[in-house]
Amino acid sequence: MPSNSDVLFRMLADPTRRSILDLLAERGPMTVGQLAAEFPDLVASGISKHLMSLRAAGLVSATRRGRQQIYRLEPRALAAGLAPWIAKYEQYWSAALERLRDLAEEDGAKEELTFGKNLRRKRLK
Amino acid sequence: MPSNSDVLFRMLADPTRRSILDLLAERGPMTVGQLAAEFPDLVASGISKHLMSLRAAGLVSATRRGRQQIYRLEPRALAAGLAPWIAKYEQYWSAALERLRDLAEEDGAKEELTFGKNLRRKRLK
DNA sequence: CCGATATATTACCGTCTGGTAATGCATTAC
DNA sequence: GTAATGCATTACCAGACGGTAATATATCGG
Repeated sequence: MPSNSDVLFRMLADPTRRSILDLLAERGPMTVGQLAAEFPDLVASGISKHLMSLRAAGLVSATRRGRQQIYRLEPRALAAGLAPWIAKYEQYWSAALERLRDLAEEDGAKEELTFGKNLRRKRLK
Repeated sequence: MPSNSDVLFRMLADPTRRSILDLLAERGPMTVGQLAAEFPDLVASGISKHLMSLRAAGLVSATRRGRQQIYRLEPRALAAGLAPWIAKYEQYWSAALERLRDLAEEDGAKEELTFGKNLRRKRLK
């Protein structure tokens, strides 16, 4: 019986699927065709399969419009699945997040760091 | 050419490897035998192989003492590898982390939440 | 030195996985 | 209606992966 975390991490294991999630996060909902266009090396049907498994994992959801299928990120699933794990390693993230904060402050941003609210990421490419 | 993130996420994809990291994080450095004892269903040599790949990925390091090999978590690698990715989804983590904060406050802990510093995890199993 | 212990290494195997190609099925355009 | 489009589904394949078993190597206890 694969646990909740298991499917989540297995989804994130594939770079193509991570890229798909990235695209949906950056650009908002996209059709299969739009997404497939971002992966010239892959066949469209492959992207469709990835989207199906992501949908099965609850990380994305889809709504039809005509013959297009519009996929969107399901952020709550991502956060809900990873947050406990992230919290477990809380003490170790702090160092890395401090460095992010420092980078932000070098840019003149003076906000107090509360992760998820004021954290700015700049010059991190 | 597998990117840095690729190896990291592939390491995290396997539940046994995640458990190993968890154990090292909770209990500190452990020998192969101690770790293997935590996985009754697996053969010790399998654990050794996992540790070798984790070591190759830089997530753990090892020092010999006699015939024992003591493995310890290499938290900087974990944090350095994941922090950029986590930051990318920053806005989505916030909601989940707020809920963690709420749980902590229900327990009477009044600390201000600054991720990585005061965040307490309780009753999260 | 000898046997036992601790880990690493190698060989090998079934299974899972990511990928393509081909086909099917709606839906839109003409 | 017919053709074309957009996506899903199926079948199939090569390679990677997790695991075991067997063997090797080094270290410790006596």
